[in-house]
Amino acid sequence: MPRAKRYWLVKTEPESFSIRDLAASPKQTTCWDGVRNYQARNFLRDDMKLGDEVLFYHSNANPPAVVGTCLVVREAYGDHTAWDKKDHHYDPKASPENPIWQMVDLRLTEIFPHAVSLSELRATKSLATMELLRKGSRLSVQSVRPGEYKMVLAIGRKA
DNA sequence: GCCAACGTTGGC
DNA sequence: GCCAACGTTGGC
Repeated sequence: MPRAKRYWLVKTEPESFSIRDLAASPKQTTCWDGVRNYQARNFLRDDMKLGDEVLFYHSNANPPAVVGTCLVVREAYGDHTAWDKKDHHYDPKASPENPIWQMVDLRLTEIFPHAVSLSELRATKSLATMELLRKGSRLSVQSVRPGEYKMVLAIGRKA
């Protein structure tokens, strides 16, 4: 019995990596590097599996919004940016033998015709319990309930 | 193990 | 740019 598909949300600042950048990447796929929070790392390492579906969220954007979806196409492996001294996310404690930080590969599924803004998410009753909407929520990798995922998808696909 | 200081996130 | 909310660090 295969494990049930899970749903996620990842945050990125479009100034550093936007969904357009993902669309322009080889095979529209990217390694999701730079996560430096243990709770988010644990999701990447332990729970994100091949075929899981992911909401793509632009933070620090105008407006902040879920702008599309992607798919987990490679499960967790060591985040090489952690032992790259020149990288902004360099961590002196990490090495290829002890990566500490993990990443997955994500492939673009769709860019929404209608970006679902944060205020729109807040205005949707059935999304009231989304982690993203919790006060002070800062996790850059979050779990999303199947019903929440489907609702965001439905709003984003409306022209 | 406590907790103050500090750094980061991210909406506004 | 402001600032609230968090996470991490390090002295004790």
